[in-house]
Amino acid sequence: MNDTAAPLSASVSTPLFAWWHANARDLPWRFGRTTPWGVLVSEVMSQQTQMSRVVPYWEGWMAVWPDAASLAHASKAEVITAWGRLGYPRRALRLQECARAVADECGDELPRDYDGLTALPGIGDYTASAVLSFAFGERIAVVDTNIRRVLSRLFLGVESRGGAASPAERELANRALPEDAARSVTWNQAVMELGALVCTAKAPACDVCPVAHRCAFLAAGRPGLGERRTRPRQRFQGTDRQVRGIVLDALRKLPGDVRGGNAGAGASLPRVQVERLWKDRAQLDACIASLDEDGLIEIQPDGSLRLPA
DNA sequence: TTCCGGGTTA
DNA sequence: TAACCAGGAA
Repeated sequence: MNDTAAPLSASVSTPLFAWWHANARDLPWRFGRTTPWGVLVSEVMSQQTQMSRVVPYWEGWMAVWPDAASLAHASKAEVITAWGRLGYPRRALRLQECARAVADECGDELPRDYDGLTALPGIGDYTASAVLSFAFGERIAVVDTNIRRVLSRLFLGVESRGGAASPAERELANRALPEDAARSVTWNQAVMELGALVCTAKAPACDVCPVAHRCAFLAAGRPGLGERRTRPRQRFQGTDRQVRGIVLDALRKLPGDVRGGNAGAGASLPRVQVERLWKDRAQLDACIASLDEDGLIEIQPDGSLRLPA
């Protein structure tokens, strides 16, 4: 390890930072306008989800539950309903489990260290790194799909592969990270933003890229651009994921809790109506069972379904 | 490795 | 049509 070697970012940080300051999207959780908890909520909502879809959900969510303590006291039904059609609703339950852990065990303040963050439900390597960098200003390499793609193209001249991040990709991210903590935060954000807006997966806009003149991928003739980098996905139509979504959406649309003597218990969907949601009875019942196992629904003794209290 | 939503884009 | 998306967990 050569301590005197300049990080890889040195050759491109000036034009990249200028681009960032001129083109960064004005997202509501950026530029110090929210709390670390608000940053965490934005990161969880953004997992496998485009930012443009996240913004309205984040604003509504934070207006109702601005901190971990308030979210900890919500009912599951409220949380699942507020998650709406963002997708992967297990993220909503994990976020609330996380809120309860933070409120009960951490004095309603997020841990400021990697191990403490990754120990929380729903927080893995990416989200922990992002919170440390973006909310706390710590110097840590963030490795997400955008950063993997940009660093691989820019410095190695090849496409990154699908699947989990490799140790080599983490090493590259660490070698690229500026030494100065404040600059490392800008670097993470700028590289990620470049990947989202310019250096996109299918159609990178190299003609407007601020670091095109230093890009190994462009110099090499953009090898492999457009080739399939991930394993063929299962089709969505007819999958368990679609069926689960249909069932959950039906429960979300039920009349809300009347706040009577049955606290937290909303209306339920009768079995007869449940069976109309999907033709394949076996698949429907399997999906209902898996939703129940995930804690996303409750199965009543009479076979009707409802969102959990 | 596979499962977990649902919307957008080329 | 199908890849892709600020991933996490088993």
